[in-house]
Parts: sequence; structure tokens; C-alpha cells
Amino acid sequence: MGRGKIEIKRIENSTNRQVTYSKRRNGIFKKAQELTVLCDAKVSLIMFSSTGKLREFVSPNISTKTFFDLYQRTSGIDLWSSHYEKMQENYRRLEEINKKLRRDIRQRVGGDLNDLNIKELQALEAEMDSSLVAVRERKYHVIKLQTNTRKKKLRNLEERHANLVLHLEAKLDHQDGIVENEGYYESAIGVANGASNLYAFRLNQNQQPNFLLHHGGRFESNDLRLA
Amino acid sequence: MGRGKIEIKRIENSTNRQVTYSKRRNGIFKKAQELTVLCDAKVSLIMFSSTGKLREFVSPNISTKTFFDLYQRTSGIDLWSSHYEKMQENYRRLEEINKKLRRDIRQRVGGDLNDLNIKELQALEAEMDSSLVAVRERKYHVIKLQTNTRKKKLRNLEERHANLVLHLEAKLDHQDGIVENEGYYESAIGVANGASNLYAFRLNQNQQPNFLLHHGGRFESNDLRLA
DNA sequence: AACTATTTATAAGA
DNA sequence: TTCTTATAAATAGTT
Repeated sequence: MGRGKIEIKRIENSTNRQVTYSKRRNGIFKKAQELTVLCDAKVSLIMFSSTGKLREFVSPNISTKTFFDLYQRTSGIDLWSSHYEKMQENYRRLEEINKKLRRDIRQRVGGDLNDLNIKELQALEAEMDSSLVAVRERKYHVIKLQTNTRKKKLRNLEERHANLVLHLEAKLDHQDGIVENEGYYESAIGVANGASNLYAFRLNQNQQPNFLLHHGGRFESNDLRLA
Repeated sequence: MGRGKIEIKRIENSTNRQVTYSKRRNGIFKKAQELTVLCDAKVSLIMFSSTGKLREFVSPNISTKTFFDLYQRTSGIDLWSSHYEKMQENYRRLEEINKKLRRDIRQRVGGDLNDLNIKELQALEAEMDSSLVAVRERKYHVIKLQTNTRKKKLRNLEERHANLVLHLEAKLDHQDGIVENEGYYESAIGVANGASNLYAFRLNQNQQPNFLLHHGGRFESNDLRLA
């Protein structure tokens, strides 16, 4: 359709080819657009020129991606699989392992035992037995550490208390000379024995004694995490 | 281009629309093909009719998939990412679960206990204890079943043996009348007591007695799988 | 599916 | 590239 008829074969003249490409490209895009409207069709048209330039048309209300999804579903061709086949394989492997792990755990919790024969049951029992021993040992270890820590805490507290008593005595001695009667001495003893806990308690409430801060300041007996 | 000019809007008459779609579709495919040849271009043209039927054209020496790859690289549009990302997310989730399961099992085997505090340790110990009980119970159950099966087996065998002895005695009685001396009678007793095991053994080796076939023919004592 | 009057696309030239 | 225009091609309406 033009001044002359042309043969459908590659146009060798580069400029000519480029011009023809431009004209016909517009023509075909227009046709695609018309088809979309006239016939209520969905059209995807993508073109690369010989120089690699990309032009595309997609029917409105549809993205190229959606179009490709539709294409795949309709054609049955899976365009992505090759891209993540390896991943899919890994995924399946992981799922399999996961299943086994779950089963293993279920058996260790006392379920799913019907599939095990005597030998397997015996082996499982023995393993769980020794594992239980390990857990117990660890528990005792932690308890022991906890106990030791408390012992130390107590010892430290006692020490500090004794120092305080000594300090108080010295201070009183200094302040009033050595003119005091025995009655006062007795009351100092009283502090050392009776009211000591009170003091320690108040100290604890306000400014935590530094031996309680060795582990970042948090020292709850039931949240001990020790090596 | 036809007997009359038409407005570019959806053709309401369904038949007409279908006919026009068919005609124009051929036209546009032809144009695409010509463009491919004339201008050395790469073209992908995919169409869905209003009824959902798929038709496509791709320039020769190129698959639709290759074309899409090229499209992605050129346009910078990642057509797969959403698919890929969803999968990757699932994968990560699975990995996480897997990790937890492994850790759980390690702890139940007596490892990885350093991260547990006393409460957790106590809970783990209690659970493992009760699980161990369940495993033991199951083991005893299986052993009991096995024992019962063997008892039955033995009883059955004894019964069959007794019958054989009776049969043999009867046969001998019948064959020779009651003219035999005591020496012969004693030898029959000998068979009943001494050689009986031999017979049972050989029977077992060749044609398994049918009471051994109740469980599909396989009945190995250490591979008992019982409900 | 074929026909054909007419519209549309476009080859060649500017 | 864009415009022009003669001509080829496509196709709307019809059979």
C-alpha cells in the first residue's frame, strides 16, 4: 500500500528500514488499540527495533505483568519455573527435613510411637534417659550456682553489716569519748543483731549495693542465665 | 476501510464483534509478521478474545520466554519478583521453624541447655520425664504383645504336636493291631518326647505353619510393629 | 467463507 | 522526522 508494491523481505537500506519500522510500528499499534476497543480483546504487543529499542502496547486496565500471568495460566507455559527451580528444590528439601524433625519431636514427647519397633523404642528410651540425666545435671548445676551466689551475697552483706557496726561504734566512741556507760554498748550490740536486717532492707530498696549489680543490675532468682 | 467508516468503539453485536475480531486479528498478525521480516524487528503479540481464547505471535528464532527475559532486561521491569519474593518469604519462614525445631531437639537430647533458666529447665525435665514414661509404657506394651504372641505360638505348636502324636499312635495301632510288644510302644513314646522338636523345626523351615502367616507372612521378633 | 466498495495504511518523494 | 500523495492493503457490510 503505497506508491508501489514492495516485497516482504528485509529492507537492506538502513535508513529506509528505520523509516518503514517507524511508520508500520505506529500502524500496528493503532490496529492493536482499535482491536482492543472494537472487540473487547486483551492485547499485548511488544517490539524491539533492529537497534534494540523497546516499544510496547498493552490493553488498558492491565499491566504487562498481569498479562503475562494470564498468559501463563492460559497457555500452561510456566515462564518462571526455571528462575527458581533450584529454590523450589531447596524448599521441598527443607519441608522434608522439617517433617522429620517434627516427627522426631513428637516421638520424644511420647507420641507417634506406633511406628517404632522394639529396638527403636529401646534406643529412644535409652537416649531420652541419658538426655534427661543431662537436663537434670544442668538443672542442679544452675541451682548450685544460684545457691553459691546467694551464699556470697549473704556473706558480703554480713561483712558490710559488721563493718557498719564497727564504723558506728568507732564514730560513737570518737564523738563521745570513752565516757559512755555499758548500757550504750549494749544498745550498739542490739543494732548489730536485731535491727541489721532492717537496715539492709532499706539499703536494698533505694540504692542497690554494688555487689548486686555485677550482672547488669538484673538479678532475679528465677531468671538466672549462667554459663 | 470497508463499505463504510466505523466508529472505534465496542461492537455491541456479538456475532459482528466476533467476525471483526477474527478479521482484524489476522490482519494484525500479518502486519506483525511483515514488520519482523521487513525491519528485522523482534515482535511479541499476544491476544485474548473477549471469550478468553489465546492467540500469539512471536518473531521466529525466539521463544516467548526468551522474549520476556529480553523484555525484563530492557524495560527494567521485574516480572518475577513478586512470585519470587513470596516464595522466598515462605522459605525463610520454613528455615526459621526448622531452626527452632532443631534447637528444641538439641535441648531434648541434652544439649544447648545454657540458654534455659531454672523454670524452663524444670519444665523441660518434667516433660521429658513424662515423655520417657510414655515411651516406656509403649515399650512394655509392645513387649507384652510380643510375649502373648509367642505364648499363643507355643500353645498352638504344642496342640498340633499332641495331635500328631495321637494321629501317629492311632495309625500305628491300626496298622499293626494290638499285637506289638512293649518295646515298640516305648519307641512311640520316644518319638512323642524326643523327636517332636525336630519335626516342628523342619516344618518351620520349609512351609511356615499358617498361624505364623497372620500378619502378612512377615513375623520377625525384633521387627514387631503392633497397634 | 467470498465479494467488493470503500476506508486506511503506507512507499516513495519532498 | 514529518508531510504529501499515489497506490496497495485491509476490511465493513453484504451475499
